[in-house]
Amino acid sequence: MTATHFSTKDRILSAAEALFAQHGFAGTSLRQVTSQADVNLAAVNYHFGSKENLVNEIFRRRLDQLSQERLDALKAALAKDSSPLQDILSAFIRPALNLTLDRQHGGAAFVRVLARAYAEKNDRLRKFLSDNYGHVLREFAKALAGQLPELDKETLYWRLDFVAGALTYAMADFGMIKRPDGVSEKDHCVKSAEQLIAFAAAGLQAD
Amino acid sequence: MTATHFSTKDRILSAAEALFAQHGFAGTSLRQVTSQADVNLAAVNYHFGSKENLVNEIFRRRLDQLSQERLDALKAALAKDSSPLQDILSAFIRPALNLTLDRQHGGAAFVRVLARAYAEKNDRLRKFLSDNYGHVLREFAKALAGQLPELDKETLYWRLDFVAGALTYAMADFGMIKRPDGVSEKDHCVKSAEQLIAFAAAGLQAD
DNA sequence: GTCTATATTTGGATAGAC
DNA sequence: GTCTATCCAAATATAGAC
Repeated sequence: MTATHFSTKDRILSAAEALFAQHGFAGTSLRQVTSQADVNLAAVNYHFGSKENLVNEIFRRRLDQLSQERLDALKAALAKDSSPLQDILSAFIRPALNLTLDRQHGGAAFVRVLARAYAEKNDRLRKFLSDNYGHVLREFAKALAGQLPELDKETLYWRLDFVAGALTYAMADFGMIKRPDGVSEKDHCVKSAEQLIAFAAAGLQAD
Repeated sequence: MTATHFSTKDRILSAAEALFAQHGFAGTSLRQVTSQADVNLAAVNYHFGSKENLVNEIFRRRLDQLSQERLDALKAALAKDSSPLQDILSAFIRPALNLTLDRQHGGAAFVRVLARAYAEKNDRLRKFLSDNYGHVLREFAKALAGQLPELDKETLYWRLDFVAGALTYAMADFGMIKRPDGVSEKDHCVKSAEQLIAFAAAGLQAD
C-alpha cells in the first residue's frame, strides 16, 4: 500500500467518522457511509461485521494514538525535577486539543464523535472505552493527586470531572467562543489550551 | 383539567423526554414514545405535527422555567449590597442542578436531553435555543464581568465556556463521580453545586 | 380526539455471482 | 474483495372510521 492509497476499510472509517460527527450514530445510515466512502453498500458488513463494531473501530483508531501521546507527555512531565500542575494538565489537554487541528486526517471530526459518545451514554460503548482506556485517566489522577496533597480524594475526582467536561466542551466547539477571522487555526488551538490549563489549574487549587 | 389528570399531549412529552434522554433523538422511535405514553401511534403526528416539532416543545416546556429561575436568582444576587462571584455562579448553577433532582416530573431526564442537544449540534435546534434563551447567558456574562473588572472580555468568555462545559458534564452525570449509596440524591446535588461553584469561582479568578 | 389499518420509506443485513 | 439484488424489520406518516 502506497502513502497515497487508502483501502476500502480506511475510506469507510473516515467517512463514518465524519458522518457520525455530524448526525450521530443512530442518525447515520450505512447507506450514507458507503455512499460517501464511495464503496459498495455491502462493504461495511464485510469488513466490520456490523454497524456497532464499525463504531468501536473508529474509537480504537484514534484513542490508541491519543492515549499514547498523553502517557508519553505525562511521563516526560513527571521525569523532571519538579512537575508543576500545569505540566501535568498540559500532558492531558494538549494532545486532545491537537486532534482538533488535524482536519486533514479527520481528527477534528473525531473530537465531536467523542463528545457524542459521552452524551449517548451507550452502555456497551462506555464499557469498551472504560476497559480499553480507563487506565490513562487513573494515571493522571494519580499524578495530580501527588501535586495536590492537601486535597481529599473525593474533591479531586469532582474537579477532574469538571476539567474533563470543560475540555470536551472546548474541543467540540460547543460554546460561544468562535475563532476570530484573523487568527489561524493553530494559534486558536494553542490559545484554547493555554486558557484551559490556566483555568483548570486554578480550579483544582481552589480552597 | 384537574391536577392529577395528564393529557395525551403531556404524557407524550414526558415519555418522549425520558426516551430521548436514554436513546437520543434519532435513536428513539415514535412507536417507543407512544407505547410508553400509553397513547395511540397516530397521536404524536396529530398533536405535534412531526417528530422534530415534538423535540422543540420538550425544550420549550423546560427552558422557559429554568431561564426564569436563573434570572430571578441573578436579580436577587445583584440586589444585595455586595454580589460576590459565588452568588452569581450559584444563580446560574443551582437551578440547573436542581432539575436533576426532579425525578418526579422528569427534570432529571431533561438534563440529559439538554446535554445531547449540545452534542447533536443540530443547526435548527441550536438556532431555536439561541433565539429563545441566548439573552439569559448574556445577562450572566454581564454580571460576572462586573465582578471581574480586571479580566479582559475574551478571557472571560473562554472561562464561561469552560464553566458551561463543566456544568453540563456534571448535570448529565457523564463522569467518574457516582453518588455513594449512603448519600441522598438531594445531598448529592447540593454537594455537586458547592463543588462546582468553588471550582468555577477559582477558575474564573485565575491570574 | 382517538382508534385501526395501511401506505410509503428507509434501515441493517445477507445471498450468491463475479 | 467487490458487486447486484433482495430480504425483512422497523420507521414515519396518513387515511378514514368512530
